[in-house]
Amino acid sequence: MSKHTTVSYSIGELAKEFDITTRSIRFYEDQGLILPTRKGQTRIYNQRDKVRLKLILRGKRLGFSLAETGRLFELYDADKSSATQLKTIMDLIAQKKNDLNQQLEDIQAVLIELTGLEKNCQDALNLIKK
Amino acid sequence: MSKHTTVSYSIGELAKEFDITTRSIRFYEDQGLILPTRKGQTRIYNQRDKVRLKLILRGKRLGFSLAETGRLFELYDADKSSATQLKTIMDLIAQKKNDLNQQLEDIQAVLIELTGLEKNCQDALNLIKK
DNA sequence: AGAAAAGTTTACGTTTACGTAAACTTCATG
DNA sequence: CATGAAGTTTACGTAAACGTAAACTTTTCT
Repeated sequence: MSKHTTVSYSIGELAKEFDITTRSIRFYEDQGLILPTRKGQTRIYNQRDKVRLKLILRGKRLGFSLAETGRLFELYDADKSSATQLKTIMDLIAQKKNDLNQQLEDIQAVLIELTGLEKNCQDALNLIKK
Repeated sequence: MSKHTTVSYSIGELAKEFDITTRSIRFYEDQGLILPTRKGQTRIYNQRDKVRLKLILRGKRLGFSLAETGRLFELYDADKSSATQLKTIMDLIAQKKNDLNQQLEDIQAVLIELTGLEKNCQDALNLIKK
């Protein structure tokens, strides 16, 4: 059995590591996305909290709102004993996957355009320098 | 030579087609992203405006701010006569491509996770129903 | 111990991307 | 021609995601 060596972090450490402010981290907690334990007043973050922080930031890069990311967290933690519950969850997952596939297409389209523009610029540059 | 059949649209038509409000379209104009001509007071949109609208909305889906999308438009319209100008533009393009590739990775990561979770749910469902 | 560093709460400020409303003009049409 | 639909400007409101600051309490270092 793995012993899950319980690592812990201070708010400052996490802030530095992810290059965000402590204010932001506390804000995520306010929004219910992270639930650090306390040692007196001081917040103590564990591995799970750190992973969540990482997911929050990735979500942000994808344009997810904090509420959306929160819902995704709920999906992971959700009770998987009811069939109707499960169907609901799977519907949500399917929806998210749909959205993400649309985003994938969008990104690929923009990448293609930018590559075209880049080439265009390169050509213009070559003409000038010749 | 192609005659470029000059099509034009009203603000209402575009709003309906893209399923956004007229308020939004006027806002994009405020931000300098679209420049419809006027017939009296009334805004007249042409093909180029329509394309831009499409790009604006795609940008939004990707989490671009209007300002960012505006900068991309500038890249397309930019003066390509100065070599230093061109280099600056190409740097910006490279940067954007970098960001987008990061997003691509993020999306693929989330898609993989969601697919895993989906399977997980499907398994749980099968256990219940059997 | 005394000062600096790190953490805490509370609260107001800021930006982006519109929503909503008021008050008015223009245009089509029955 | 009036009336209803569509368009216009101006302006204030709003939600999300923090930033910034004040004022205080630990913790940590020397």
